[in-house]
Amino acid sequence: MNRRNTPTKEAILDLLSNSTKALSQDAIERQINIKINRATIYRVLNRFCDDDVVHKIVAEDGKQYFAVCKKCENPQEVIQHHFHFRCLLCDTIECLQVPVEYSFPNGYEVQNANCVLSGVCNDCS
Amino acid sequence: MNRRNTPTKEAILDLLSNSTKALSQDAIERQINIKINRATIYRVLNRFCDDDVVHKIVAEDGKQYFAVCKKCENPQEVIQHHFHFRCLLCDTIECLQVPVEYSFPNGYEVQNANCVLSGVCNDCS
DNA sequence: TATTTTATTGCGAATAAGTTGCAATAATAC
DNA sequence: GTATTATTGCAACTTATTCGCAATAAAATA
Repeated sequence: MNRRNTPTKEAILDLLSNSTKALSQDAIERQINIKINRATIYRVLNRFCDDDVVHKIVAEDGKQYFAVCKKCENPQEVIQHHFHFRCLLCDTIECLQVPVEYSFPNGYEVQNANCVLSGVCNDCS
Repeated sequence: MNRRNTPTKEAILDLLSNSTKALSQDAIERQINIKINRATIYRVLNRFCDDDVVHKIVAEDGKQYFAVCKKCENPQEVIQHHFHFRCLLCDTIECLQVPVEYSFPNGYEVQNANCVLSGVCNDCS
């Protein structure tokens, strides 16, 4: 299962890298300047997730959003579990540099976090 | 839009109240001992949410889960934004009495929180 | 460079969760 | 007991995501 470089893959990664927001499949399809099939976009994104190039957030709307992993760009700032913010006005989702912190009862082994706060974002307030 | 008491409504609230887990529509349909239409279950649950009787959690699987609001039972312990835990082994979601805490940059107005941590729960570890 | 291998893509169809319109039913008010 | 209208069941619809399969095209190999 060696990965191959394709225009599709590059275009999607480029778009995500230059976006300040997490993007959904349909946002990517809308914003990208080449024609890519819906199923392909999902497959590319899921591969990115497998390779830890991007991470997936599921919002309250039940949709998947994708954003590049900052920790991959700069391994030193390991912001593994951070909050996401969903603005109800401009309907965007962004990664915040705010770590998710908690103290859990014993016996719980946390492997992943999907934390989305929603309200009005910086730009809209 | 005055609410009416129906067997359906009572049965669903009973089930949720006696469950230690948050339940999805299909879990409710499976666990309940009367036959209720899928659309009806959703409508009842959404009404409960409107009335702050239950709250909705959306997990990484994109599905909606519902749990009774503890704050409604006991208004003194206002656990408004708490963590939820999704066990990947027994595939359940539960409310934890752990508050979601964060310090956000100025300009963000948080209205709601949907925070689900996942891994292995107390029972399964 | 030509050929082979197989990862990737596009297409269409399938799946699954959730919602909606509408007519029938049944709580509640009168 | 009757009228009002919230609630329900049914079927159809929408939307997000996945899957099978054949065609395409990177990358490896000769």
